[in-house]
Amino acid sequence: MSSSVLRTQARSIAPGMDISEQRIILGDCIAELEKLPAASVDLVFADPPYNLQLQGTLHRPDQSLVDAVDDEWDQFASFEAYDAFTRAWLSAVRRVMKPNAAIWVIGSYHNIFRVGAILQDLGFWILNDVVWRKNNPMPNFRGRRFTNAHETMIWASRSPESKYTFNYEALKAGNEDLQLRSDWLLPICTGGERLKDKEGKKVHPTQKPEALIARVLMSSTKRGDTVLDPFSGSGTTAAVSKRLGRSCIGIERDPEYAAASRARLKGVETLPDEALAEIPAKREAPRVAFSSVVERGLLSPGAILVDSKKKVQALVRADGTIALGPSVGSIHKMGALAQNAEACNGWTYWHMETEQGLSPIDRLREQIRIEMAAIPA
Amino acid sequence: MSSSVLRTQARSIAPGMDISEQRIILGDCIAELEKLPAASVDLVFADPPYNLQLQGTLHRPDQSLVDAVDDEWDQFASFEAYDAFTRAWLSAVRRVMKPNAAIWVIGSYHNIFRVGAILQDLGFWILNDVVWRKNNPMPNFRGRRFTNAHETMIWASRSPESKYTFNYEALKAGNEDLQLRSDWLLPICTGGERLKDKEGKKVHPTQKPEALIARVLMSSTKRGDTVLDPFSGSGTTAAVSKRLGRSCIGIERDPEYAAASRARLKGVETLPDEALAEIPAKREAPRVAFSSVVERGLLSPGAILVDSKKKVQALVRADGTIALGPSVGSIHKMGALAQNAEACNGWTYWHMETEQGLSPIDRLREQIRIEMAAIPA
DNA sequence: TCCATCGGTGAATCTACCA
DNA sequence: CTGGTAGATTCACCGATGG
Repeated sequence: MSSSVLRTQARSIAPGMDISEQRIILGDCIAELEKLPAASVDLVFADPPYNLQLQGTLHRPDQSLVDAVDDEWDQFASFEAYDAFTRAWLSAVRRVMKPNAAIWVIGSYHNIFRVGAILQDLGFWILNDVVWRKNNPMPNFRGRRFTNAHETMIWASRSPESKYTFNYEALKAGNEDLQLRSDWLLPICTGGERLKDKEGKKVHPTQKPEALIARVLMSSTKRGDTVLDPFSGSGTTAAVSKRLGRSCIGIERDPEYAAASRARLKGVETLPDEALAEIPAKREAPRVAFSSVVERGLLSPGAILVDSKKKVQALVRADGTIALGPSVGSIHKMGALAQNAEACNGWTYWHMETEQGLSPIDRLREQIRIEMAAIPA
Repeated sequence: MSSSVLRTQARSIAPGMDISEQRIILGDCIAELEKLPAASVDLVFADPPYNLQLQGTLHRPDQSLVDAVDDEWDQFASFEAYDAFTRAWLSAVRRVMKPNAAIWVIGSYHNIFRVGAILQDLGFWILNDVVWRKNNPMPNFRGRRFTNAHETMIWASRSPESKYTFNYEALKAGNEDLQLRSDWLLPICTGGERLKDKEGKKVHPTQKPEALIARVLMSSTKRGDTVLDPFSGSGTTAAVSKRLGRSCIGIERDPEYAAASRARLKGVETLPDEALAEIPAKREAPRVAFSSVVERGLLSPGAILVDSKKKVQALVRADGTIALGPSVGSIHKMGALAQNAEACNGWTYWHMETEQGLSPIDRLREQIRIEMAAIPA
């Protein structure tokens, strides 16, 4: 089965037919991953353990200088163990990722450098590192370091060739029409969102805010995609997936966390269609050949095209090419030639005279696309 | 020789006896490091090649060509080759570090994970990862990723037992009496600060802003400390070291960069004693000031602040505190002191002389706030 | 003199599809 | 696989120019 078929299947969700499904699997992450079919998930979000054992082993009171040098074996052994664990789960995850899938991993300086290096070693392709800046971080108690006010997320595709999902236009539209940056400012998870048990104690020590996961999913999944969280914890990824109409497989080895997650999921409603509809990206719109503009009579052979300043003229020909002086070629090539540029989008460069003044020929393409959309495939 | 002796020697700088010295060594970093005495430097700042792995050319939407970092020194055959290079220079650097020394390494997602993991493997102890957020990064021209708006710095001590330098009190006093966070917002190096050759071309493709290095040195060195930069480049570390009364050894293998650095150093003046004197590191000590205004150059260290009636004068210092006669502290505390009041808003109390007359320093804060507000969260 | 406009540029792993 | 072509894509700041 080719990747394009997988992609098409996953993305063909008709509005009003929300078939998204979320489940929490109780078990060891690597063992459970091996039971899942290969190439079956669109996105992975992973919040792996920071290896507290490592910190315990390495953190000791100040010692004399002479002793300081020869503790390297312990350190090496502990880091080795963490690396082996990281390689194991990342390899297992990679198997179940579709060719065009991507992964997000979150961590702190204790573990993220090892995770990042191993991601690269395994063939993942880093797309961005994204910094989660916390509005309200825990202060540094002893005044010996900077307030640890951020965590790092690595966003990587399965391979350098992956055609990963990135909802650029939607993100930009929701951000004052500015590109989203690699530093995100969000509050930590507190208050009513934080899961508590009957005694009011927090259920999970590192519950992530839903806003963080929501931005991850909105940026790099389509509706109906399948999300995998191999360290599901309190179930935030599954909960946000359900709300946003994404399917989710969460794996969690702690029965209490798994139970809390399932209870949590019952209280989550999927947002209505209108709230989930994706804005169409220009680059995903169906292609229109300039010749079809001529064929449909929206422009007649012999018509004159001009640039926006009316300094350059070109002649429309019957075969869908245009003539710029002695040169003949596509609207793009002739636009590039007119500007002495390497490339040009002819649809926006060339204009035609109308009663309302100069109008880019892209208007004609939009007209054809509207007509095409009205015809059932 | 014990670490305390080393420490005392390095730190016993009498005011008025500035013996700081900066030199640029022309040569290969590892070969030159081997010539330096062991355990001789207090801080390392390293800006190693990032191993960008760029493919083709990139144009902006207006068809202009992006001047990419495709220099020979950034080319590595593989991750393995980059790792071997990283291990080699970090090991050589570690030998010349004093037992209590620390290191800063800056990088991007291309290399920083490998650097961080190798730092840990070699026995360094990570203290923080600090994010340099750029308020004016290059956008993502193709709309395929998040704007790469930050770089990552790792701050690590030579070993877990190192008694590293951290000027907590001064930093806090210079930051509105708040602990300094792990995310720093600073502009990239442009304008007059950027070194240009006779044709107006940039001398170095990746020159770092002085404000960034200044914050690094103000946070983790004492006056008179020796700073090492094994990839000295355009000499920013040496220049800032000189300005702040720190000694510096810069190693650079490119003769043109080395020559430009030496010329640059000649134009740098060490700040006067009053601006560099350290406040006592006691919790009861008067704290104060507004370091980002100073870092951004909106006020220079040594500048004079006055109250609205010009009856009181204070001196701006490099670490963002101010001096009022014999007292040193934050703008708020010194304002209260000047008025014999319990509390004071230093931003409105203190003024500066401008061509338009007296102006409260709050104007400068407003200026910075406008810049910050322009950045989407 | 001041303001508006315009051109230049910065550590960048920056396309998709068909023949 | 390679090669050719359609066609999509930018933000903040600095300095020069011009009215």
